[in-house]
Amino acid sequence: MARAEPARAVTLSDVARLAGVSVATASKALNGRDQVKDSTRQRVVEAADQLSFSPNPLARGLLAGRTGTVGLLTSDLEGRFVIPILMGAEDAFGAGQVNVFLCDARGDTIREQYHLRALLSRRVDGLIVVGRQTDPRPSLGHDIPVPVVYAYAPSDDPADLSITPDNVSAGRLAVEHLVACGRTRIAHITGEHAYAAARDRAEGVQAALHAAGLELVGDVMYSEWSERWGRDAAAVLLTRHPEIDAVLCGSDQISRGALDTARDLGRTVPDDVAVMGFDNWEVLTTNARPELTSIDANLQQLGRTAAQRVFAALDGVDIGSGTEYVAGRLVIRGSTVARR
Amino acid sequence: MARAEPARAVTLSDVARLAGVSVATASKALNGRDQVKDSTRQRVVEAADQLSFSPNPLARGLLAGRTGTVGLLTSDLEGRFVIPILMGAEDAFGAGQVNVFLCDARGDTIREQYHLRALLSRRVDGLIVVGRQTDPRPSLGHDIPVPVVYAYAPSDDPADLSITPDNVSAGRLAVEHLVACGRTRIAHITGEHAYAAARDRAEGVQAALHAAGLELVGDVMYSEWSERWGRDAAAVLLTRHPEIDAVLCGSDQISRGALDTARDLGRTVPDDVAVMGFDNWEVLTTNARPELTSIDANLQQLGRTAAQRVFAALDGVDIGSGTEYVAGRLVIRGSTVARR
DNA sequence: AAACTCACCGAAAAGGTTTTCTGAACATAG
DNA sequence: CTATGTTCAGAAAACCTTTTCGGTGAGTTT
Repeated sequence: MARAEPARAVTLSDVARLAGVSVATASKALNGRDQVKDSTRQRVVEAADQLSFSPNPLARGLLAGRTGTVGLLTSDLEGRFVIPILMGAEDAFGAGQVNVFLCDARGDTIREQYHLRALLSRRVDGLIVVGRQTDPRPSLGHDIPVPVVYAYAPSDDPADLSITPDNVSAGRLAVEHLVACGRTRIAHITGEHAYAAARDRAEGVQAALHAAGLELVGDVMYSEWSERWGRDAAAVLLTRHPEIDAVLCGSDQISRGALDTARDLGRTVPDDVAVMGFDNWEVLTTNARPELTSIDANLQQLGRTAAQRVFAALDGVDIGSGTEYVAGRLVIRGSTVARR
Repeated sequence: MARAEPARAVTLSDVARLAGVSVATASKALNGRDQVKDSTRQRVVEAADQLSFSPNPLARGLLAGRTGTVGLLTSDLEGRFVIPILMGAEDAFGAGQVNVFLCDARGDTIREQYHLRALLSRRVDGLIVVGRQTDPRPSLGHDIPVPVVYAYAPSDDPADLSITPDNVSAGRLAVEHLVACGRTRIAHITGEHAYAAARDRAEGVQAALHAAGLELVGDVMYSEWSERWGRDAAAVLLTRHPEIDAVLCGSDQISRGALDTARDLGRTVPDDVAVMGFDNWEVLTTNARPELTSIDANLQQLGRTAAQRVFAALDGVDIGSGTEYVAGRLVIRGSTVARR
């Protein structure tokens, strides 16, 4: 049977009875308060061990007003950016004594409100709101009785605390790498212009090119975040501007498409033309021919940071407000640097 | 500030006071018990609305012995099979009044035990254990005071209830599709032999071929679950057995590799040779040239089913034991059927 | 010996809700 | 007018833990 016996849980009074003390004393003994003789404390601890007692967090939370739980409100579990953040946060909390309530609003505001209510009524001690894009999202407001940290998608209210990837510097990082590899005729294919991630990276790209005294070959090519677009855009670019020696792509998916096109056109990577992307999605990057250089957004770190901010707020620290940026990191593979 | 005012939560006695009744009456009124006059009930409901009262689930759970929470214990959040299951489960629970504690053991038994303890001490009402492979995993045992359902990875103890994809029938489904498309010289490239998923699918493949009076071209090629392996294996197969008219791959990743090789060798897909995979991982399938036919394992459905079983157990239904199989579904795209 | 300090323990309240049981008001039947 | 029943409201207990405060006994001081 998958269902075991109800077996009433062992309570503190069971422990107290076994140890021959009152519940008050038992509580104090187990919680390390003073006012308990050492020998008594030991008797209680032994009794608790013997019964494998674990205090009921409901009763404890009812009294303390703290539950040792936080809510993780995501707008889109499907999106692959949310998962690493979630892992980082879960990791950071799990190390403490905090457990995580997961709620997926599926991008629906109604559902988000519903979950928010549920979480608050469960008296979570804090809240992390994870969005699927780096575009600002509506704030949950300020009548929330617990600390809130926005991750990935920042809040549109500067009075909130948000933690988001630094896409501008990521774009810069990418160009600096290409320039360091000796590339000077660089083109940029990226995703939807509606995405701040695309625009921010492009901004960083332009800035770094400018700083290096270079100019982008052609315009920034915005369209969709897909391999297909990568193929099509690269085909246009490479035929119209055969002098291109590097294609910087807004995502690894686009990179994969560009790589395919380069191969179709008989261009060799990386000797003839370098290709690199963003996100460092390993399934795509490490299986490409050649493997893809990419900028990793350090999302797991971002999740951990968000969790730490919530922790700090729980300890009464003022965690401030505004947007905090997490830098990306360059992961070099064969698509920009020939294997030695 | 990210931290708002504590603003003591409104309690039932606030509502009762406003409505001019006792807490007992207020409770009964709000919970739809009888023994309350309609006019009184209405007064209470209005008062509750006005104060936007929501009952404290801690207090409620303390009394009822139920917390309205379940634990979701995963061994690997990173793996992409876990996420859809998690979504399905979260979805099913969220519709009820149940919230989900998420714990990621990262494939570590110690951490799993730790999280299990934490969840039990939080008095979760039920537990779903999600593994990353379809190979049986060690049972958590039977001294767990709440219902447990194993998802994806079944328990190695037949006394537990497990829900897992039906990979044998998925393999059969795939071959039946290829045969229906008129393919007769079919090869099978798949992932690690150590994975039950690979072996089960291969078993289904062989069974369906036999039923159709066909034989596999070459042996089942086991190795790793990667594009690279798909490329290499397809190269070997297609040169050694040029008569092959369909390559059935153990995953979409392998399919992508096979597809690349077919293109490199100048074979046209699907006219000359059909390619199909398993998992229906849309990022890979819909961006391939041509788009990839695949078998979807219905993982979200699997998650929902697991949640429903836990629900049933909570309602006192005996949910039985053993392993329940979830069928896959065929998703036809251009890699097996020429676009009209 | 009385007054005092000190170390330790336990009774009781608190936290918010649900449920059971008692009791009051009122209506109906005899 | 009494007996019986019905309907509804409230008091109190229960759930489990923590904390405050009062109390007991032993030891110490005057």
